[in-house]
Amino acid sequence: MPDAAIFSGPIVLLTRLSRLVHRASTPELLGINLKDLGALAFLRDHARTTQQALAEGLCVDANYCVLMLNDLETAGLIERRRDPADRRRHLVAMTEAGRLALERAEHAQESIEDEVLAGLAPAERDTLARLLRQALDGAARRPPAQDRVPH
Amino acid sequence: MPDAAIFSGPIVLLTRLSRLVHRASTPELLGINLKDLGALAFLRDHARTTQQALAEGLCVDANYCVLMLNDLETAGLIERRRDPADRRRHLVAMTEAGRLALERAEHAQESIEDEVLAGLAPAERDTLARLLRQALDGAARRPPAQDRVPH
DNA sequence: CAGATGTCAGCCGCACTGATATGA
DNA sequence: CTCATATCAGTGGGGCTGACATCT
Repeated sequence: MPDAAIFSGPIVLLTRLSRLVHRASTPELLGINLKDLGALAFLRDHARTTQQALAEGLCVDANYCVLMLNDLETAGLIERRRDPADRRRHLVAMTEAGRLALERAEHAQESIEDEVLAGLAPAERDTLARLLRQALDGAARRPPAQDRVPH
Repeated sequence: MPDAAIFSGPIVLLTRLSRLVHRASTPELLGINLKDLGALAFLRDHARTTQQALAEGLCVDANYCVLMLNDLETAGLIERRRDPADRRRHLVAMTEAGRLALERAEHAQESIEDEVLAGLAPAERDTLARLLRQALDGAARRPPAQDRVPH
């Protein structure tokens, strides 16, 4: 039990809690990886996104996003279709299997939430989610390595 | 701009925001790694902890904690001293250099906070920090791979 | 002896950089 | 030609497992 005041700000605390979440979220429990759960959840909420929009929405590198989608497509959970309007683009969509996997994963995730957020009452969890959502919406979504002025 | 409702729960949102934080927190900005910042911040708030308590407090693997401390000790930011009461233990303490590095890193971190939490007003950031702290205090801090009942 | 604490080697999968292909 | 989009190889370091040493 901590007997000293904790002065750390939200960033440090967020990092710590994120570690707990990451450790508790095993594929054995969820059926899929945590990152895949995040991707599928985004796809449910934003149908027919391009890969770029997906990468930005998930806050991951665009190149890494390709690798994630490769795995998800191999597993049959998503599909990539060429955008007829702009044939450079791929439109990403969940498959029915993806919807099922997401549903099961989110159900399993509830127990993880109870474990990791045991200290928060339901109303507080809602507040937490609202604040996180608000932060994500308002964040300066600068790409990983902004082109810097060369010296 | 998202035109669809977002149903994702706090865990998924936390993971996303954590990615933003991780990407924005470069050693170039902070002077040290983000994980080292977290470790030093914990040491400031909990003086004379053992490595085990540190690992648990930081929500990292105990073995990995050793490697982190090796780097921090090589950099002269922390010290390990044998506990006279129990010579198996190491008591970890910040050095003066560690205190300085922490101070600078936390100052630099403020700009990152402004960037990542731009969508939140100061009072909301405080609420976020309070909720995160509360979650960390109340979390079922089960170690990474709890021994499971064999089938 | 068993149990606790810490150290280290080995390994794997995350996530970034850089180069390339294709289409607007 | 340029710019945007997506793909992939290579790489670096985060973080886990398992074996081991030391002390109680």
